[in-house]
Amino acid sequence: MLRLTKKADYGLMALKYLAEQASGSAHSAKDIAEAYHIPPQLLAKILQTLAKAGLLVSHAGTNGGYALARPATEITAFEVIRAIDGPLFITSCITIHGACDLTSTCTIKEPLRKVNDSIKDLLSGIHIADLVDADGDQAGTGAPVGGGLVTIAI
Amino acid sequence: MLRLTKKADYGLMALKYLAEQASGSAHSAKDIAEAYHIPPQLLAKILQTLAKAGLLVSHAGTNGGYALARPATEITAFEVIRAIDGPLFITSCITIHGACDLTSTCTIKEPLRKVNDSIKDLLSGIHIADLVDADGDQAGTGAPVGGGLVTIAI
DNA sequence: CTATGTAGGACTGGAATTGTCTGATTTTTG
DNA sequence: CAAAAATCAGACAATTCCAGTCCTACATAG
Repeated sequence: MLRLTKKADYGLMALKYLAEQASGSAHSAKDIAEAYHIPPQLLAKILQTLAKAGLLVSHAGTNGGYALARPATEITAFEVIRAIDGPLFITSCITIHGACDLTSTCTIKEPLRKVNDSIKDLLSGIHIADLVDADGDQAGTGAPVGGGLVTIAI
Repeated sequence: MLRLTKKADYGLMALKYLAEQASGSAHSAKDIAEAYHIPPQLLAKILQTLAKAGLLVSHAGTNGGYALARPATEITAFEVIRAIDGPLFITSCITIHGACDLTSTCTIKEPLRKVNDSIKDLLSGIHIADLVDADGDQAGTGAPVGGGLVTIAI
């Protein structure tokens, strides 16, 4: 199904949220979770992960929270996904150790590795700032809530 | 983790196998499974799925089996993956119905939809015949079994 | 008629994802 | 100083999904 985990989804949404807000101020996990109706404790863990990965800076204590560690134009979707979901492997043949049950018999490793790289490049070309812009586009279509659903027929 | 299922992996390997063999003859699921050390019954189901999707033609009975329904140059990796794993959605936000729990709040649908399309294009540009060629490349490197492992450090 | 195959459904075990709970630590504020 | 508001961290439960197996029915060549 080649899909992102919900965590990665949530992470991207949170980063986008932070990118839209006034840059300096910190926003708590709770605030962001409420804005998007995400389980607060789950988002908290995700933000912790992103902070540990250096994409966010955290500040504990009252009025604390998270803020982008870098400008939104310099954080890529790939970094976010990698931080949350771990290394990106399109096939189970290709693991971090390079091990493969079918080492001698699996013959599609190499071609799929190229696809893997291509997807990586694709995601590396998308920045948090791009998500913010795209949102503006969507609003510009004037599609009403509930009618603006995205349906993909592949 | 953005990965293909093993089934899709197996499916691609099987199609590659069929592409390498003499075009006319049919090969049974069992034969292919043995060649790659894949669980035979699992591969059987995968091949059935591919046959139903029109990518393979099947022939029951003794000396029956499967053969490519089209030339290997005209079957794309995308078709195979789609047939096996179903529609390709990068996010859980984007479903076949367009429904999304976070309809009004999820704001990253549209940008990710473009990524989705890009990946689709990417996979659509890869044909079974390309896999066969790539195998030749790999063999050409002369890397010994066990040393030719593919390790990706992202 | 029998061996060899495909067709297709049901089912199980295990792994991964998702979400929850609890406690500790940091920092601001009154 | 004490309380409140946060992050930090680990363990844990629930659920979903994938991988693989089993069983039966049907088709065809010899």
